[in-house]
Amino acid sequence: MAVTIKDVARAAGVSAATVTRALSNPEVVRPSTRDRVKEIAASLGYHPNRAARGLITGRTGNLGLLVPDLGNPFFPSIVKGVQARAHEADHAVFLADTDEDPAAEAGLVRKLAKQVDGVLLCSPRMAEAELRELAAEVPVVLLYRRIPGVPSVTAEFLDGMRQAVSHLVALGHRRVAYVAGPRSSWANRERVRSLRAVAKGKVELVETGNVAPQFEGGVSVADRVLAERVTAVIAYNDLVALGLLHRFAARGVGVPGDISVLGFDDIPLSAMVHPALTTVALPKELAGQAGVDLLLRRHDKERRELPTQLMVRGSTGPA
Amino acid sequence: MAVTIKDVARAAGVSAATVTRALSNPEVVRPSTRDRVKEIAASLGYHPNRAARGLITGRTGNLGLLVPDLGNPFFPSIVKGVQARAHEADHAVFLADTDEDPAAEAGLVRKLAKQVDGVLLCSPRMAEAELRELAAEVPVVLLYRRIPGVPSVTAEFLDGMRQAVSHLVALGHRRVAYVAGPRSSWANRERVRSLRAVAKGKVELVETGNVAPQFEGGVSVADRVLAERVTAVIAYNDLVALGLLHRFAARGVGVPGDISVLGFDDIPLSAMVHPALTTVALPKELAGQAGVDLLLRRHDKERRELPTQLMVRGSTGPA
DNA sequence: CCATGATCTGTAAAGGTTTTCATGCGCCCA
DNA sequence: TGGGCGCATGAAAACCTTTACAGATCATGG
Repeated sequence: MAVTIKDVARAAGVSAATVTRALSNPEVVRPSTRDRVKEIAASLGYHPNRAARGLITGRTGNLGLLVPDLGNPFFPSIVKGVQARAHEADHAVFLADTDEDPAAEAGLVRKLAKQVDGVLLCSPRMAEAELRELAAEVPVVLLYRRIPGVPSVTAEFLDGMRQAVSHLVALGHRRVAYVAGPRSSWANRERVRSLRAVAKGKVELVETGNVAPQFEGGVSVADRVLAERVTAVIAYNDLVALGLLHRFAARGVGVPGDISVLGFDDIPLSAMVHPALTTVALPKELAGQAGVDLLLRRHDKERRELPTQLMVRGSTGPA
Repeated sequence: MAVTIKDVARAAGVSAATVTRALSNPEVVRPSTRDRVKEIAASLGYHPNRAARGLITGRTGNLGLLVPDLGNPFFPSIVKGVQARAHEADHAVFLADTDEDPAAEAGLVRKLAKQVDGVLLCSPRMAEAELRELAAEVPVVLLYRRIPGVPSVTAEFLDGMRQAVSHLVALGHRRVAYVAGPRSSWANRERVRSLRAVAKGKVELVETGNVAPQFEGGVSVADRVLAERVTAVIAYNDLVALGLLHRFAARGVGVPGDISVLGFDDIPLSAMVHPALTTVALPKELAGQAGVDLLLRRHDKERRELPTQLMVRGSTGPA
């Protein structure tokens, strides 16, 4: 059915060993032979069977990517970055969506483990101990989560939060709400920590309850935010911020006239709504690329922290 | 390194053949042996190496999924459906994003072909002849494209368009614009065809030029639409419709007061904006699931056409 | 007690590739 | 002329699993 290395060998009048050498180790085979083999391989449309290769080399040329929810536009952007970089490195990508279920994560990774050279874990929600255990079994790179000893790609949350708060302070805001995301989210814990550090002595901080990191989460908490009589609100992420905007609009609350709204992530959507959302842009495609680089180079204890950038748009204004 | 079938065989005091039988063909092995083997396999955490299995059985337990642009929220929804169904059937999913590049499609499929049991092609842009050629090499199921002889999952565009036009007619609209998507898109051709059929004798139709199926496409064509002095506009998809809304808002054109806007797809985003977008909902997760079923032959049909549903929201009103 | 058949289990081959080791060949230098 | 060396290539083993086939065990009926 499919064309195998033997077909090429026969057509070229050489052994299978020579074919594989000509293709993957060209300098050890005589130029004339090498060229003939390459030409015949190309004309027959031969591509090595990766499963068979993986069996003997132990490397599959595949990698796994786990995301909590593809419905959150933050993650497709990361997936695109991973895809692009992986393809450059001639790797294919297994994608798995956990549907925000922390219990499903480990199982999915272990199932994938045999078929991949490593796994990228995007904002994994599972407990640190379990994650550490997993990292001992499979090469793992964390995206948007940091654990000592495990390679990771994160962003400068502290700096991003500083930009956000400075922006609000400059606009005269003195009492600001933060809408927290899932407790299990490292990114949320990190944002809270950064915000507290940055807010100290500058603005009064009102923290409101943990919501799902989705549009509905924002909608559900909007009225509570209003009741706090703040002049600005920072949301866990853009989706939650959009939920806030939606509910504010429905209640006739002006943005940014009555209240300023600030998000986190900079998903494409944020620039499309009215008013457009002011938000702290996190590297997405870049993070995906960096993650692949870390995974494929296999520097054991490497870590990257990428820059963030405040995008000022229509949803923030003077207090 | 990893635990293989030999480890299990040794621990259980049987041959490898008995282990594989106990696990995948349990009825042919004596119950006492079978239970012991199963128990030991579980305690050792043994899972068969799928690459090795695939080598001999010819079936990999993987499938491929090709999408034009993960940045369009329409596609992540489909991906989620595919994932869910594939996972139920114990299959893993390779994802590839073509970045709207028709030339990349065939190459990506062929690269994946060796490692998968089949490929789902989501709204492929490539020429019909090439697609047909590809379908002869690899088991293929088309999502949102139809070609005779190739299994496919589509939606009832004609009925959806009828719902849309009836809605507009009932609201008193008599002159309606259509903003066309990419010429290479089968979905676009199909929508045009349906719209013309449905509009005949009911509304005057103004077709405006082909735009990229993205937010920017809608923004770029908005002024041209206004110049046509229509009372309503139907966009190729929701993203384009959102682009229209954005530009209309920027120019102070009231929606639905001055013009009604209608989209296609019903991406999650459409319900989040203000005014919320009236749109024809296409099955997304369901389409993904149906595609997997077709590919794995769990369904004896070769073709499925799923129902559509008009979602009336804030962006349409009386003419 | 032997022949027969039914059940269960082990052996070996197969699948496509890479890699180690061995072979053959031509060449240089003594 | 022959020993030694380097280079290009081939043969065979290895990776892990499944499956066709053969062998072993056991009970049953004659």
